[in-house]
Amino acid sequence: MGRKKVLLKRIEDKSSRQVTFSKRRNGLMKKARELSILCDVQVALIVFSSRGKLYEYCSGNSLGKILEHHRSRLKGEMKASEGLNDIESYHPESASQQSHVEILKLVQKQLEGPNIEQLNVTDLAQLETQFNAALTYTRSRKTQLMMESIISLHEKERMLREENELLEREIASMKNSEGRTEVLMGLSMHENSPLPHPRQPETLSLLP
Amino acid sequence: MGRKKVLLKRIEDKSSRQVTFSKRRNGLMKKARELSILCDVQVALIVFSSRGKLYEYCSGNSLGKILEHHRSRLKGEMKASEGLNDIESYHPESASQQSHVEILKLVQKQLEGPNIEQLNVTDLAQLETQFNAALTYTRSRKTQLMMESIISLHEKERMLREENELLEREIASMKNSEGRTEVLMGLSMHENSPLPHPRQPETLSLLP
DNA sequence: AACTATTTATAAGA
DNA sequence: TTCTTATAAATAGTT
Repeated sequence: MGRKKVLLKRIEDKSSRQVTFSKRRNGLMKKARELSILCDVQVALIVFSSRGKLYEYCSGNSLGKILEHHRSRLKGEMKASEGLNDIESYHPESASQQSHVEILKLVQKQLEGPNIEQLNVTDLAQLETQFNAALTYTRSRKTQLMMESIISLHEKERMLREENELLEREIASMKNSEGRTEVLMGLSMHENSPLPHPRQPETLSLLP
Repeated sequence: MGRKKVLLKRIEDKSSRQVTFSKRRNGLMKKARELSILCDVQVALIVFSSRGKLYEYCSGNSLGKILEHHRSRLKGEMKASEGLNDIESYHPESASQQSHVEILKLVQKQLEGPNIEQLNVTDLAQLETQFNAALTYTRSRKTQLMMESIISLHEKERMLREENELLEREIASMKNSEGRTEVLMGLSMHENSPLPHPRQPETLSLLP
């Protein structure tokens, strides 16, 4: 999209690399925002320049809400866990689950069939496709779950920090409103900063 | 960039929203990758569809880098932060790092060699093996890094909880050791439970 | 999933 | 950095 076609390779000239970085970074952020709004999805974008500067875009802070849905679904699973094999009932989004089950069935069927040693190339190709699909599904599902876990933990961290700050403020106020400020100081981890700490910037928040 | 100018607003028609999502998501991923390569920076992009499906792009090891920073900062918080940038010390397993570099070199060598169109089956099989090894390595590395991230966050959570409990105990003690327990109660979110809350069950305990 | 008319992004240049 | 402009790229609507 410019005077010349550009090939996908690190731009060696430092100056034009910097210019391109600035331009494309803005373009990417813009597009991330557009995707988020047009399609009503959550988008998080993080860019680390080589000199450590951080740029980030994060669509509405409702990633937590998505997490809530997930969590409540989990609770549902815990409570209503009866028929272990009634896979349908656990997942309203049965589309992907269904295909998972289908894959598992197919794989099992193949393995229970004629000895695998005796299959021809065509059969083996089919097998390969199935295994690969199963692998792909499993991996993406795993990634999703881990991501959700990370998001959840980030959120939990945020909440704990907030709670912590409130408690510290409370302590500070109690101390200020009395003469005996030395009471129980030994118990605090924050002897040198009874007021809310100058916190470190939020940990590279992948997420709000 | 299409037949008509589009206005920045949620696309109401479900079907075309889905189509646009698919197209623009791909475009965004592509641009994220281009930015990463052209400008030699780390880029992480996460997209959550409203139905919870996850799409991600992650250049190089940015998640890992984030984790390294995160972890060193954690240590700094708890103890007395010293060497922040001593990345070497964080990676005793330089063995796998080395093999990674070796794989990258091999792949690059292959791609720079005779046109890939002209390779025979034997050469292609060799290529396939190499690419597969690279893929396997990359995936396991990614998983490892995400695992470390989760573990680190769990650890951070634990520490925050401990800190929290100390603070709460301190408040309780202060209140008990004085007559004026009503002082500043309004500031606390925890009027009804000055002792550690019944916390929510561990979220998605993927990990111990 | 392909096709194209248009819009948008951006490489170079100033 | 910022603006301009020629051109490459993305994509909205269509088939």
